[in-house]
Formats: sequence, structure tokens, C-alpha cells
Amino acid sequence: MENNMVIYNTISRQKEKFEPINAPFVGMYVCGPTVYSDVHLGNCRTFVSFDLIYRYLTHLGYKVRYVRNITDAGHLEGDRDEGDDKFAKKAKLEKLEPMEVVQKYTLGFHDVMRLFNALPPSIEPTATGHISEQIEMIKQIMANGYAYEVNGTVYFDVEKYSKEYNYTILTNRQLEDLLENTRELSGQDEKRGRLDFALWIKAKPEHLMNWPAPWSTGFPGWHIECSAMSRKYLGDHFDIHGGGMDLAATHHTNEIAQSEACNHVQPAKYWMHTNMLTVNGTRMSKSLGNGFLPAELFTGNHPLLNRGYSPMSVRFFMLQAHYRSTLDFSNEALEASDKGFKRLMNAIQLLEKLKPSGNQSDLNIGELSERCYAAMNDDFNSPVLLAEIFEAIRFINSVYDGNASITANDLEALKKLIKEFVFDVLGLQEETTQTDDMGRLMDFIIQLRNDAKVSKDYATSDKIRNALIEIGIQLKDNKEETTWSKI
RNA sequence: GGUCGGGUGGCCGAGUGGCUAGGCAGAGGUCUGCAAAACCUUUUACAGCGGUUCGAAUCCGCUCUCGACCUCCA
Repeated sequence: MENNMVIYNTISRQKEKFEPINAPFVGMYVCGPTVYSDVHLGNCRTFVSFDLIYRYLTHLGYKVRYVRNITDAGHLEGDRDEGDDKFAKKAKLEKLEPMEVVQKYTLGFHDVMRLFNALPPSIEPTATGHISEQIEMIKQIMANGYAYEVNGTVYFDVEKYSKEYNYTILTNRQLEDLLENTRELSGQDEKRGRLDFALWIKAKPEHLMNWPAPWSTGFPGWHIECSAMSRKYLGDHFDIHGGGMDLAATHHTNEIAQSEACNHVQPAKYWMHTNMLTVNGTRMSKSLGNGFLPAELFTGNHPLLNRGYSPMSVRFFMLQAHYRSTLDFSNEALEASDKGFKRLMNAIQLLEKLKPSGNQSDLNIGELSERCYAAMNDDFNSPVLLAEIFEAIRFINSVYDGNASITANDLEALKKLIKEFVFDVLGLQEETTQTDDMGRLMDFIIQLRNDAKVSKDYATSDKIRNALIEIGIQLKDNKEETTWSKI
């Protein structure tokens, strides 16, 4: 599988040539959502970014096994040893079983992903479905000497690990600084070291979700879940591990430590981190309360929005920025993306109607194709890809207006290129729900209006045009015909 | 405080040592019964101050400034 692709690797802090461990197979693990509440738009951006990556790798011909987990247990609320996990807390609040909470928000997450046209992962494992694998892994880490048990709770020994491995390899921080800046051990703390984190937590009697383990009846720590599930489905050493940038410093750092302590090998060859979605320059997050819910976005029911925006317009908005850049969210920016997206889709509709003309084409389709691949090969640069596609859009419109020509062969090549990059790689899709009946009805209405125009009855023709605008349909008059689209 | 990443035209955003993406908005034009749509043309840039260089928005230094992580968060 030849390619000239480079991927930015967080570990080396530079772009590296992408060489799969065992081509054409590619293993990719992405940390999924913790399903104790609705996913917000920032969460969605990460999964749309990895959807783009998954789609492009697949498009290149790689056999990608894309594993994205559902965290449905073990994620502690607030600080370590206290009380319930997020699910139990939420369950109490909503008077539900913890698994009802999990079910509710998992389904919600899937619905949103479908709206954004994100492909489902190859495997979507849940933490609760892999308790035995996690226990096995903890046993091995303990056997290797990197974890210890205190009163039924098992901790990872960061100090011991740091003697042989680089604990801060992902973030390049100094271990001493971390130690200085980490809170003092409190009197009741059972941990030996300040940086030590729990692999297995002994459940208090009132804790609802717990499992038997050699050390206690309890539940797993957050970090061990991903290590165990990635190992099970992708092996000790796989190609890509991804997630949001906010996970790098703690979650991924601890994942690397666990996997190395267990398997003596770095879990992933490439670490990819997607940047945050911001609102007025500040990160969108649940804790800050500035998170947009997808539903609020689609309906426009939010103080910052003038109106609702369709999922595809929002996906387009996300793809107009590079995945490693922050993206600032505003009504104005969405408005611009919405119009740009419609222009793109409009031109693609015209492309289907295009007829070849002339002996040569006014746009070199082969070169365009090369530039599209070059953009994506450069660390999945979707904004540049879109810029190239808009070159093609201008060309398509010119041909349609008779101001440029394209040969039959090039027309087919262009159709294939646009289809592959816009639909398959970028994952954009038509939103119109045009049925055949609707089409025939519109043909009839357009005919009525044309008749009125021919007899210079402009009052009637304008009445038709304005009435259609009222119900969200825009007529477009060309030299030869009148077409329509939803506004 | 530590680590890291930014500051690009009215807005969103790419990029990069010289050929100065793209989208939206603005201006003029073509087309049209009038519009809209579409097309063509076009105006606003690279935080500041030094330095390196034939040449820097792009490299280096300093300053200002914003943000992320360091505590759960995609």
C-alpha cells in the first residue's frame, strides 16, 4: 500500500511518514465518550475528525480496524477515592439504574453520530463488557512489579515505572515539576506516590456497579479500560491511538504507562490528538457550562444562535478547519459554512447535468486529483482539500454556464473525483429529501410559472416565485431551464 | 508557577523564506421582465519591536496578548 502520507505524532511532536506496522491492515483506537450525559458539540468534533481519518485511510485501500470504546463505568466524579462514579451519581439524580443511564446516552450518542454521517467504528467495546480483561491486565502489571494493593484498591506505581520508562513522553513535562505541582497526599491517602493512580477501586457498600476481583469487590479505574480494550482488539502494539487533546496529559499518559508496564512495549506507533472546539475563544466543556448540545444547534434554540443549522452544514464547518487547530464557534462562522456547503452541493447537482463540450478541458483534472491527495496526505488537511474542491466548483459552474469546456473523459473523471472526496472521504451528503413525486410537482409548478412569463403575466409568475420562497424553495433561472433547491 | 500551542484582511480559517489557499461578507459587471441563483473582476492581511537574509507574514530574539493542559472533560 504505497502512500506519501505524513501524520503528526504527538510523541515526537512532528509529522512522520505513515508506515503501518502490518500493511494493508491498520489498527486505530479512539477514546470514545463517557456516556453519563449528552455529548456536546466539542465531543462531536473529535469523532468527526477521526471519522475523516478513518474514511481517508479506508479510501486509500487500508483495511482499518477502528475501535472506539464506550466508557460506561469506572469514571470517577471529581477526585479519586471519594464516593460514586459518574454513572451512579447520575442514576441517583435521574432515579434510574446506572445501566439505564448508560443506555440512554449511548443511544443518544449514536443518533448524533448518524446525523453527522460519522461511520460506525468496526468495534465499539464497552468497559463493563471487558472487566475480566481489565482484571487480567492489572494482574500482569502487578506481577511485573508496577502496581500494589492497599486495602482492596490497586494503584499504579509511577515512581517505579519512571525508573525504567519515560512517564511524561507524551507531554514532555518534567517529572519533578509534576510532583511539585501535584497536591499533597492527604492523611487518609493510601497511595505511596502523589502521581500514583488507581487501577482497581474497592467499592463502598452503597456503590451500585461493582464486580468481584482478587483484591476486592469493586470497579476498574478509568485508564485501565482503554488499555485493556485496545490490547484485546488491536494487540500490544498497534498503529494509531487517538483522542481529544485534553486526554493527552492524564489519560493517555497513564494508558502508555499501563500498557508498557504490562506488555513492555509502547501501545501505539502514532498518537493523534484533535484540538478543541471553542466558544468566544474558550474551550467548550461540560464543566464550564458553555457546551452546545447538537439538538440546540439543529433547532437554533440557543442564545448565541440566530437560527438552526443542519448537521451537514456543521460537519462542513468542522472540516473547514484542520483537526489540530482550535475552531471557534459562532453564529457568523456557521452562517458562512452553511452557505459554502450549499454552494458545494448545488454545484454537485449541476455536475450530474453537465454535458461534455470542446476538444479539451479548461481544467486539468489529473492535476486537481493530485492536489486533493496531496492535501489529505499532509496530515489529513481537509481545509486545503476543500479549497481544491472549490476550484472545481467554480469550473463546474463555468461549464454549466457555457464559459468553459470539458471532454467526456474528463467529465467522468471529475464526477468520480468529486464523489470520492466529497461523499466518501469528507463524509458530506445531500440533505434534500427530494422524492420523485416532489420533483414532478415542482416540474409542474415551474411549467405554470413559465407559461405566465411567456404571456408576460409577471404578477402571476412572481406570485409563484414568492410563494415558494415562503415555504423554503428557491427557483433558479438559467438560460435554458429553471431549477430549484431548498433554502 | 510549570508544559505546550496560538495571535493572518469585516468574520471563519489554510499556508509559508520570493510565485502571496478557500468559504462567507463588501464593491463593480454579465445574465434577467425584475430579482434570486450562477459566472467574471475586485478592495481590506499576516500582534509589536529588533535581528538574520538579495528577499520574511514565514527563521531567530525580545515584548505584548490569547488559549489549552497540569483536577473530571473529546
